[in-house]
Amino acid sequence: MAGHTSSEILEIVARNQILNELDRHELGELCALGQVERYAKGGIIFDKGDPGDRLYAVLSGQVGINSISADGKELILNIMDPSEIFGEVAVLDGGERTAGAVAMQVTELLRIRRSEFLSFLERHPKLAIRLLFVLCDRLRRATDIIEDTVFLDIPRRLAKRLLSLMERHGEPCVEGIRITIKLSQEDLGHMLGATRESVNKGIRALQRFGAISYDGGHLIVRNVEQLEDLIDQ
Amino acid sequence: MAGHTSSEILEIVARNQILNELDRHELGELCALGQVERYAKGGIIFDKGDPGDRLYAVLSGQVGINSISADGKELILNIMDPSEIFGEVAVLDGGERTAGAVAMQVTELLRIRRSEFLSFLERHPKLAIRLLFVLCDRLRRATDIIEDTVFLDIPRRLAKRLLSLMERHGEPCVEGIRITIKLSQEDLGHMLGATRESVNKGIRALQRFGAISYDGGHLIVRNVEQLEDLIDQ
DNA sequence: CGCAGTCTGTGAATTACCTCACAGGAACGC
DNA sequence: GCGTTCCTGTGAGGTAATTCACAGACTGCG
Repeated sequence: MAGHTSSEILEIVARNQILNELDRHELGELCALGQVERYAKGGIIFDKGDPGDRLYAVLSGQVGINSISADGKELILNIMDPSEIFGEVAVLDGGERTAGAVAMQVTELLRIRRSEFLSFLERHPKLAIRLLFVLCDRLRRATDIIEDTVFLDIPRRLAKRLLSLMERHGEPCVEGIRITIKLSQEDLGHMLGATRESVNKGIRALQRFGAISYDGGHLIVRNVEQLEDLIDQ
Repeated sequence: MAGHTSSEILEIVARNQILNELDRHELGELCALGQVERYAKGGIIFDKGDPGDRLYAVLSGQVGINSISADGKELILNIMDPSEIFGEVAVLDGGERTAGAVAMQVTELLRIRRSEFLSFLERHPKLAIRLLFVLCDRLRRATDIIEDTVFLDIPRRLAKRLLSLMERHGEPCVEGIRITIKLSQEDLGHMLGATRESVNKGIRALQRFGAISYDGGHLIVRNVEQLEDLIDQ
């Protein structure tokens, strides 16, 4: 997947459930403001604390939104898929980046300059309403994460995360539902605020119960109800 | 503080740093859409999961935004002061309340019906832009909370929270800066995702260092630098 | 192929925090 | 005034999760 024509870009961005209610012509205009950029796996798109001078949309690949602690521990806050936008908070309020962004695979992004985006936003008030939805969605996720980390122990947090990964990145297969993105147990730990070892023990327990299984680097959810039962009680 | 005249209401709401750039006439019009409602200390404004049929602004008192776990533990996510709005997420995206809201003192609120607010919002696109700022602010706070609970131990989390309480609710006094809102150690625990006992031990340690002191129910920060030093290393 | 690097699996020791239990002080009502 | 209730203070014991240490499996890559 090398370059994209402008109509391909429009096609990808329009797949976004929240933006796709925008006028197609306006959306095309917005995409035309941006440039396509390519990142290798592991490439840093921006760091927490940077000035937020660009808004991004994922065209292909996957982007991890993360934060690094003072003593070097990583926390993965979110994973952004094709058609999703990210980096909107700093672009909108003019502050620093609240988190970092890293390409988790070879990734292509559409990036739009803050100044150009903001002037487009002023000319198209409807877009502001759509962005409110995006931010509400982010806020709901963030609140969920807070609740989970405060209230739930690691096995439960793991089970819950597997279910939500399944919903966003699952594809049916013979044994159950396969999670298409490849995550090491360390990555999972970084998503849960837990160590690799703890995640390993949780996964092994779920395997013994028959709730999940492993296919190479890919997790397969075999029994959704079992996972749900574990979470509450 | 019994009833408010409409100009008093406007005065309070206009104090909001984010909304005050709105046209004064428009803001008055918006306030006129609402009704004033009074809550006793401990009164429940809405619960997590309720339909989000109203937007609120605080006129006087204080509102705790909270969440209750399956086994009855409370988590206080935020404290809303006069001139601030809350309940906007569910009103904007039409979903359930992401958290509950409780009056922490005798409190007066201005409440606006979702339908009326949304139609006002469509007529006044500038308001949408202002709301984007509100949501960005919420998201920054939420991200900070996630990072703190994952990365920091309880003494550090406590120190950080005391500093942020100081910024939002501090007034200078003889010994240092007094936190004006009265919080029990249990409340503080609920804000940190920790038990009362752990908070107590943390507070006592900070007292011994001379970083803070107690004045009745009110905490006083005596040495900001000491608290900051504790947080990073 | 074989060797390096990454990922998984697992136990022992340590630790931070929670639970429980109890005691004293302050605040409030009547 | 005195009892009730809420808040603070503190220690002993239990536990979930971390740290550390090591071993085996798998994945390229020269």
